[in-house]
Amino acid sequence: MVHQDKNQNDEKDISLKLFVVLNRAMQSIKKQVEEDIKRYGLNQTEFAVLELLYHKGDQPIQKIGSKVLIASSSITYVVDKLEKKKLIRRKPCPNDRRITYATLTEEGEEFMKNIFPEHKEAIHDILGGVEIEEKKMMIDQLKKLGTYANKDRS
Amino acid sequence: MVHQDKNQNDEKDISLKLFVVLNRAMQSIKKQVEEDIKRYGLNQTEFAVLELLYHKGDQPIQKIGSKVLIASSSITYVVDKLEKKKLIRRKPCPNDRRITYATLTEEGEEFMKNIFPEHKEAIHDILGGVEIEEKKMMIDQLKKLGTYANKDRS
DNA sequence: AAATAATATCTCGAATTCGAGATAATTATA
DNA sequence: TATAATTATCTCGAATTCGAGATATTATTT
Repeated sequence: MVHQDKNQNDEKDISLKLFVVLNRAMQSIKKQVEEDIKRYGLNQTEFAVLELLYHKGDQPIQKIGSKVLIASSSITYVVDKLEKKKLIRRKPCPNDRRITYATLTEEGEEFMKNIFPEHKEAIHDILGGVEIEEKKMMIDQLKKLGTYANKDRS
Repeated sequence: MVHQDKNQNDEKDISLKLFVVLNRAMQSIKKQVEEDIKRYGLNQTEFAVLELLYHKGDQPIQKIGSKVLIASSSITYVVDKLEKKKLIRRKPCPNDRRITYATLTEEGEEFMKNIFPEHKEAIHDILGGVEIEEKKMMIDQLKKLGTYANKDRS
Protein backbone atom coordinates (compact mmCIF):
# COMPACT_ATOMS: atom_id res chain seq x y z
CA MET A 1 0.00 0.00 0.00
CA VAL A 2 1.50 3.29 -1.05
CA HIS A 3 1.63 6.29 1.23
CA GLN A 4 -1.17 8.13 -0.52
CA ASP A 5 -3.69 5.30 0.05
CA LYS A 6 -2.81 5.12 3.70
CA ASN A 7 -3.56 8.78 4.17
CA GLN A 8 -6.88 8.40 2.46
CA ASN A 9 -7.84 5.59 4.77
CA ASP A 10 -6.90 7.66 7.77
CA GLU A 11 -9.04 10.47 6.51
CA LYS A 12 -12.01 8.18 6.13
CA ASP A 13 -11.48 6.97 9.66
CA ILE A 14 -11.56 10.57 10.85
CA SER A 15 -14.77 11.20 8.95
CA LEU A 16 -16.35 8.11 10.47
CA LYS A 17 -15.19 9.17 13.89
CA LEU A 18 -16.65 12.62 13.41
CA PHE A 19 -19.96 11.13 12.40
CA VAL A 20 -20.05 8.90 15.47
CA VAL A 21 -19.10 11.71 17.84
CA LEU A 22 -21.57 14.08 16.23
CA ASN A 23 -24.30 11.52 16.64
CA ARG A 24 -23.56 10.90 20.28
CA ALA A 25 -23.13 14.53 21.24
CA MET A 26 -26.36 15.43 19.50
CA GLN A 27 -28.22 12.62 21.18
CA SER A 28 -27.02 13.69 24.62
CA ILE A 29 -27.84 17.32 24.00
CA LYS A 30 -31.24 16.57 22.52
CA LYS A 31 -32.15 14.40 25.45
CA GLN A 32 -31.43 17.22 27.88
CA VAL A 33 -33.23 19.79 25.80
CA GLU A 34 -36.20 17.47 25.42
CA GLU A 35 -36.32 17.20 29.19
CA ASP A 36 -36.40 20.96 29.56
CA ILE A 37 -39.19 21.26 27.03
CA LYS A 38 -41.17 18.52 28.73
CA ARG A 39 -41.44 20.82 31.73
CA TYR A 40 -43.64 23.03 29.61
CA GLY A 41 -45.82 20.08 28.56
CA LEU A 42 -44.51 20.01 24.99
CA ASN A 43 -42.23 17.93 22.81
CA GLN A 44 -39.48 19.24 20.56
CA THR A 45 -41.58 19.41 17.43
CA GLU A 46 -44.39 21.26 19.11
CA PHE A 47 -41.91 23.66 20.63
CA ALA A 48 -40.19 24.24 17.31
CA VAL A 49 -43.48 25.16 15.69
CA LEU A 50 -44.40 27.56 18.48
CA GLU A 51 -40.95 29.10 18.32
CA LEU A 52 -41.25 29.63 14.59
CA LEU A 53 -44.59 31.39 14.92
CA TYR A 54 -43.36 33.38 17.91
CA HIS A 55 -40.29 34.69 16.14
CA LYS A 56 -41.41 34.81 12.52
CA GLY A 57 -45.15 35.45 12.82
CA ASP A 58 -48.02 33.57 11.17
CA GLN A 59 -47.02 30.88 8.72
CA PRO A 60 -48.79 28.81 6.09
CA ILE A 61 -48.89 25.27 7.39
CA GLN A 62 -46.79 24.04 4.53
CA LYS A 63 -44.01 26.58 5.25
CA ILE A 64 -43.81 25.26 8.78
CA GLY A 65 -42.95 21.86 7.45
CA SER A 66 -40.02 23.06 5.40
CA LYS A 67 -38.62 25.17 8.23
CA VAL A 68 -39.00 22.61 10.98
CA LEU A 69 -38.06 19.83 8.57
CA ILE A 70 -40.95 17.46 8.96
CA ALA A 71 -43.33 15.90 6.46
CA SER A 72 -46.65 17.50 5.61
CA SER A 73 -48.58 14.66 7.17
CA SER A 74 -46.69 15.14 10.40
CA ILE A 75 -47.46 18.83 10.49
CA THR A 76 -51.16 18.25 10.30
CA TYR A 77 -50.74 16.09 13.38
CA VAL A 78 -48.64 18.60 15.31
CA VAL A 79 -50.84 21.55 14.42
CA ASP A 80 -53.87 19.56 15.55
CA LYS A 81 -52.22 18.95 18.89
CA LEU A 82 -51.23 22.57 19.42
CA GLU A 83 -54.70 23.65 18.43
CA LYS A 84 -56.22 21.33 21.01
CA LYS A 85 -53.92 22.89 23.57
CA LYS A 86 -55.27 26.31 22.50
CA LEU A 87 -51.78 27.61 21.82
CA ILE A 88 -52.32 28.17 18.11
CA ARG A 89 -55.24 28.26 15.71
CA ARG A 90 -55.83 27.75 12.00
CA LYS A 91 -56.75 30.79 9.97
CA PRO A 92 -57.79 30.43 6.32
CA CYS A 93 -56.03 32.59 3.76
CA PRO A 94 -58.54 34.87 2.02
CA ASN A 95 -56.62 35.13 -1.28
CA ASP A 96 -55.74 31.49 -1.75
CA ARG A 97 -58.21 29.03 -0.40
CA ARG A 98 -55.70 26.19 -0.53
CA ILE A 99 -53.68 27.84 2.21
CA THR A 100 -54.25 27.73 5.94
CA TYR A 101 -52.19 29.85 8.27
CA ALA A 102 -51.13 28.78 11.72
CA THR A 103 -51.14 31.63 14.18
CA LEU A 104 -50.46 31.94 17.90
CA THR A 105 -53.46 32.54 20.11
CA GLU A 106 -53.20 35.20 22.83
CA GLU A 107 -52.60 32.36 25.20
CA GLY A 108 -49.84 30.92 23.03
CA GLU A 109 -48.18 34.32 22.69
CA GLU A 110 -48.25 34.78 26.45
CA PHE A 111 -46.99 31.26 26.99
CA MET A 112 -43.96 31.74 24.77
CA LYS A 113 -43.19 35.10 26.30
CA ASN A 114 -42.96 33.35 29.63
CA ILE A 115 -41.05 30.21 28.82
CA PHE A 116 -38.70 31.20 26.03
CA PRO A 117 -36.14 32.97 28.23
CA GLU A 118 -36.04 29.95 30.54
CA HIS A 119 -35.58 27.67 27.59
CA LYS A 120 -32.76 29.77 26.22
CA GLU A 121 -31.10 29.69 29.61
CA ALA A 122 -31.44 25.91 29.76
CA ILE A 123 -29.79 25.46 26.38
CA HIS A 124 -26.98 27.75 27.43
CA ASP A 125 -26.43 25.59 30.50
CA ILE A 126 -26.54 22.35 28.54
CA LEU A 127 -24.00 23.66 26.03
CA GLY A 128 -21.58 24.73 28.75
CA GLY A 129 -18.92 22.23 27.67
CA VAL A 130 -17.10 24.63 25.36
CA GLU A 131 -16.10 28.29 25.47
CA ILE A 132 -17.79 30.98 23.47
CA GLU A 133 -14.99 31.25 20.92
CA GLU A 134 -15.18 27.53 20.29
CA LYS A 135 -18.92 27.83 19.86
CA LYS A 136 -18.44 30.46 17.19
CA MET A 137 -16.01 28.20 15.36
CA MET A 138 -18.35 25.25 15.61
CA ILE A 139 -21.21 27.27 14.21
CA ASP A 140 -19.17 28.08 11.11
CA GLN A 141 -17.95 24.53 10.69
CA LEU A 142 -21.37 23.00 11.21
CA LYS A 143 -22.87 25.36 8.68
CA LYS A 144 -20.32 24.21 6.13
CA LEU A 145 -20.98 20.58 6.96
CA GLY A 146 -24.73 20.98 6.72
CA THR A 147 -24.68 22.93 3.49
CA TYR A 148 -22.36 20.45 1.85
CA ALA A 149 -24.38 17.47 3.05
CA ASN A 150 -27.45 18.89 1.36
CA LYS A 151 -25.67 19.18 -1.95
CA ASP A 152 -26.08 16.55 -4.62
CA ARG A 153 -22.96 14.43 -4.69
CA SER A 154 -24.10 11.74 -7.12
CA MET B 1 -28.46 47.37 31.42
CA VAL B 2 -24.85 47.15 32.49
CA HIS B 3 -22.16 45.89 30.21
CA GLN B 4 -21.82 42.56 31.94
CA ASP B 5 -25.48 41.66 31.39
CA LYS B 6 -25.24 42.49 27.71
CA ASN B 7 -22.34 40.10 27.25
CA GLN B 8 -24.22 37.36 28.98
CA ASN B 9 -27.17 37.81 26.67
CA ASP B 10 -24.89 37.69 23.68
CA GLU B 11 -23.42 34.45 24.92
CA LYS B 12 -26.84 32.90 25.32
CA ASP B 13 -27.67 33.93 21.79
CA ILE B 14 -24.54 32.18 20.60
CA SER B 15 -25.48 29.03 22.50
CA LEU B 16 -28.94 29.08 21.01
CA LYS B 17 -27.49 29.60 17.57
CA LEU B 18 -25.12 26.70 18.07
CA PHE B 19 -27.99 24.47 19.08
CA VAL B 20 -30.00 25.42 16.03
CA VAL B 21 -27.09 24.94 13.65
CA LEU B 22 -26.15 21.67 15.27
CA ASN B 23 -29.68 20.44 14.87
CA ARG B 24 -29.92 21.39 11.25
CA ALA B 25 -26.52 20.06 10.27
CA MET B 26 -27.22 16.79 12.01
CA GLN B 27 -30.57 16.45 10.36
CA SER B 28 -29.08 17.01 6.91
CA ILE B 29 -26.26 14.58 7.52
CA LYS B 30 -28.50 11.93 9.02
CA LYS B 31 -30.85 12.11 6.10
CA GLN B 32 -28.03 11.44 3.66
CA VAL B 33 -26.58 8.64 5.74
CA GLU B 34 -30.02 7.10 6.13
CA GLU B 35 -30.33 7.12 2.38
CA ASP B 36 -27.05 5.29 1.98
CA ILE B 37 -28.08 2.69 4.53
CA LYS B 38 -31.41 2.21 2.85
CA ARG B 39 -29.53 0.87 -0.16
CA TYR B 40 -28.59 -2.10 1.98
CA GLY B 41 -32.21 -2.64 3.06
CA LEU B 42 -31.64 -1.43 6.62
CA ASN B 43 -32.41 1.56 8.79
CA GLN B 44 -29.94 3.41 11.01
CA THR B 45 -30.73 1.50 14.16
CA GLU B 46 -30.43 -1.88 12.50
CA PHE B 47 -27.17 -0.81 10.95
CA ALA B 48 -25.82 0.47 14.26
CA VAL B 49 -26.52 -2.88 15.89
CA LEU B 50 -24.85 -4.81 13.10
CA GLU B 51 -21.87 -2.48 13.21
CA LEU B 52 -21.50 -2.98 16.94
CA LEU B 53 -21.50 -6.76 16.63
CA TYR B 54 -19.21 -6.61 13.63
CA HIS B 55 -16.59 -4.50 15.37
CA LYS B 56 -16.98 -5.52 18.99
CA GLY B 57 -18.16 -9.12 18.72
CA ASP B 58 -21.13 -10.81 20.41
CA GLN B 59 -23.04 -8.62 22.85
CA PRO B 60 -25.68 -9.21 25.51
CA ILE B 61 -28.87 -7.64 24.24
CA GLN B 62 -28.95 -5.19 27.09
CA LYS B 63 -25.41 -3.94 26.31
CA ILE B 64 -26.51 -3.16 22.79
CA GLY B 65 -29.12 -0.81 24.15
CA SER B 66 -26.66 1.24 26.15
CA LYS B 67 -24.17 1.49 23.29
CA VAL B 68 -26.63 2.33 20.57
CA LEU B 69 -28.65 4.47 22.97
CA ILE B 70 -32.11 3.02 22.61
CA ALA B 71 -34.58 1.65 25.13
CA SER B 72 -34.71 -2.02 26.02
CA SER B 73 -38.14 -2.42 24.49
CA SER B 74 -36.85 -0.99 21.23
CA ILE B 75 -33.93 -3.38 21.14
CA THR B 76 -36.17 -6.39 21.35
CA TYR B 77 -37.93 -5.04 18.30
CA VAL B 78 -34.74 -4.37 16.33
CA VAL B 79 -33.15 -7.68 17.23
CA ASP B 80 -36.33 -9.45 16.15
CA LYS B 81 -36.14 -7.73 12.79
CA LEU B 82 -32.47 -8.54 12.24
CA GLU B 83 -33.11 -12.12 13.24
CA LYS B 84 -35.90 -12.38 10.70
CA LYS B 85 -33.45 -11.09 8.10
CA LYS B 86 -31.07 -13.88 9.17
CA LEU B 87 -28.27 -11.39 9.82
CA ILE B 88 -27.99 -12.11 13.53
CA ARG B 89 -29.27 -14.73 15.96
CA ARG B 90 -29.96 -14.99 19.67
CA LYS B 91 -27.66 -17.20 21.69
CA PRO B 92 -28.45 -17.93 25.35
CA CYS B 93 -25.67 -17.36 27.88
CA PRO B 94 -24.82 -20.64 29.62
CA ASN B 95 -23.61 -19.03 32.86
CA ASP B 96 -26.42 -16.56 33.38
CA ARG B 97 -29.78 -17.60 32.10
CA ARG B 98 -31.13 -14.06 32.21
CA ILE B 99 -28.76 -13.05 29.44
CA THR B 100 -29.17 -13.53 25.72
CA TYR B 101 -26.34 -12.71 23.36
CA ALA B 102 -26.85 -11.29 19.92
CA THR B 103 -24.34 -12.65 17.42
CA LEU B 104 -23.79 -12.21 13.70
CA THR B 105 -24.67 -15.15 11.50
CA GLU B 106 -22.22 -16.17 8.78
CA GLU B 107 -24.48 -14.34 6.42
CA GLY B 108 -24.44 -11.23 8.59
CA GLU B 109 -20.66 -11.32 8.87
CA GLU B 110 -20.31 -11.63 5.12
CA PHE B 111 -22.84 -8.88 4.59
CA MET B 112 -20.99 -6.41 6.79
CA LYS B 113 -17.68 -7.31 5.23
CA ASN B 114 -19.16 -6.30 1.90
CA ILE B 115 -21.03 -3.14 2.72
CA PHE B 116 -19.05 -1.51 5.49
CA PRO B 117 -16.30 -0.08 3.26
CA GLU B 118 -18.95 1.41 0.97
CA HIS B 119 -20.73 2.89 3.93
CA LYS B 120 -17.56 4.44 5.27
CA GLU B 121 -16.87 5.91 1.88
CA ALA B 122 -20.38 7.37 1.75
CA ILE B 123 -19.97 9.04 5.12
CA HIS B 124 -16.65 10.46 4.05
CA ASP B 125 -18.32 11.93 0.99
CA ILE B 126 -21.22 13.36 2.96
CA LEU B 127 -18.86 15.01 5.44
CA GLY B 128 -16.81 16.65 2.71
CA GLY B 129 -17.77 20.16 3.81
CA VAL B 130 -14.77 20.66 6.09
CA GLU B 131 -11.08 19.83 5.95
CA ILE B 132 -9.48 17.08 7.96
CA GLU B 133 -7.91 19.43 10.48
CA GLU B 134 -11.29 21.01 11.14
CA LYS B 135 -12.75 17.56 11.58
CA LYS B 136 -10.21 16.76 14.25
CA MET B 137 -11.04 19.97 16.06
CA MET B 138 -14.74 19.28 15.83
CA ILE B 139 -14.29 15.81 17.25
CA ASP B 140 -12.61 17.26 20.33
CA GLN B 141 -15.17 20.00 20.77
CA LEU B 142 -18.13 17.69 20.26
CA LYS B 143 -16.74 15.26 22.80
CA LYS B 144 -16.53 18.05 25.33
CA LEU B 145 -20.05 19.18 24.52
CA GLY B 146 -21.45 15.67 24.78
CA THR B 147 -19.69 14.83 27.99
CA TYR B 148 -20.79 18.04 29.63
CA ALA B 149 -24.37 17.65 28.45
CA ASN B 150 -24.54 14.27 30.16
CA LYS B 151 -23.44 15.70 33.47
CA ASP B 152 -25.91 16.57 36.14
CA ARG B 153 -26.33 20.33 36.21
CA SER B 154 -29.22 20.59 38.65
C1' DA C 1 -62.61 27.80 -22.13
C1' DA C 2 -61.21 23.07 -21.27
C1' DA C 3 -57.63 20.21 -20.01
C1' DT C 4 -53.48 19.65 -17.55
C1' DA C 5 -50.10 20.60 -14.12
C1' DA C 6 -48.84 22.35 -9.78
C1' DT C 7 -49.70 23.44 -4.95
C1' DA C 8 -51.62 22.98 -0.10
C1' DT C 9 -53.66 20.29 3.17
C1' DC C 10 -55.39 16.19 4.90
C1' DT C 11 -56.35 10.90 5.62
C1' DC C 12 -54.74 6.51 6.31
C1' DG C 13 -51.83 2.69 7.45
C1' DA C 14 -47.15 1.26 8.52
C1' DA C 15 -42.72 1.78 10.97
C1' DT C 16 -40.23 3.07 14.88
C1' DT C 17 -39.51 4.40 19.50
C1' DC C 18 -40.71 4.87 24.20
C1' DG C 19 -42.33 3.97 29.16
C1' DA C 20 -44.60 1.08 32.38
C1' DG C 21 -44.89 -3.01 33.94
C1' DA C 22 -44.56 -8.48 33.67
C1' DT C 23 -41.59 -12.42 34.09
C1' DA C 24 -37.63 -14.95 35.15
C1' DA C 25 -33.08 -15.44 36.94
C1' DT C 26 -29.40 -14.00 39.91
C1' DT C 27 -27.31 -11.59 43.85
C1' DA C 28 -27.38 -9.49 48.37
C1' DT C 29 -29.33 -9.19 52.92
C1' DA C 30 -31.47 -10.41 57.14
C1' DT D 1 -32.15 -20.32 53.97
C1' DA D 2 -35.96 -17.27 53.09
C1' DT D 3 -36.64 -12.57 51.59
C1' DA D 4 -35.66 -8.64 49.22
C1' DA D 5 -33.25 -6.16 45.71
C1' DT D 6 -31.19 -6.13 41.27
C1' DT D 7 -30.67 -7.37 36.51
C1' DA D 8 -32.04 -8.91 31.74
C1' DT D 9 -35.45 -9.52 28.53
C1' DC D 10 -39.90 -9.13 26.82
C1' DT D 11 -45.04 -7.52 26.16
C1' DC D 12 -48.19 -4.05 25.49
C1' DG D 13 -50.23 0.29 24.32
C1' DA D 14 -49.33 5.09 23.20
C1' DA D 15 -46.85 8.73 20.69
C1' DT D 16 -44.58 10.32 16.74
C1' DT D 17 -43.12 10.29 12.10
C1' DC D 18 -43.32 8.98 7.41
C1' DG D 19 -44.97 7.93 2.50
C1' DA D 20 -48.64 7.25 -0.66
C1' DG D 21 -52.41 8.89 -2.18
C1' DA D 22 -57.11 11.74 -1.85
C1' DT D 23 -59.24 16.23 -2.29
C1' DA D 24 -59.63 20.92 -3.29
C1' DT D 25 -57.85 25.00 -5.22
C1' DT D 26 -55.04 27.74 -8.25
C1' DA D 27 -51.91 28.32 -12.27
C1' DT D 28 -50.49 27.03 -16.89
C1' DT D 29 -51.05 25.26 -21.41
C1' DT D 30 -53.39 24.06 -25.52
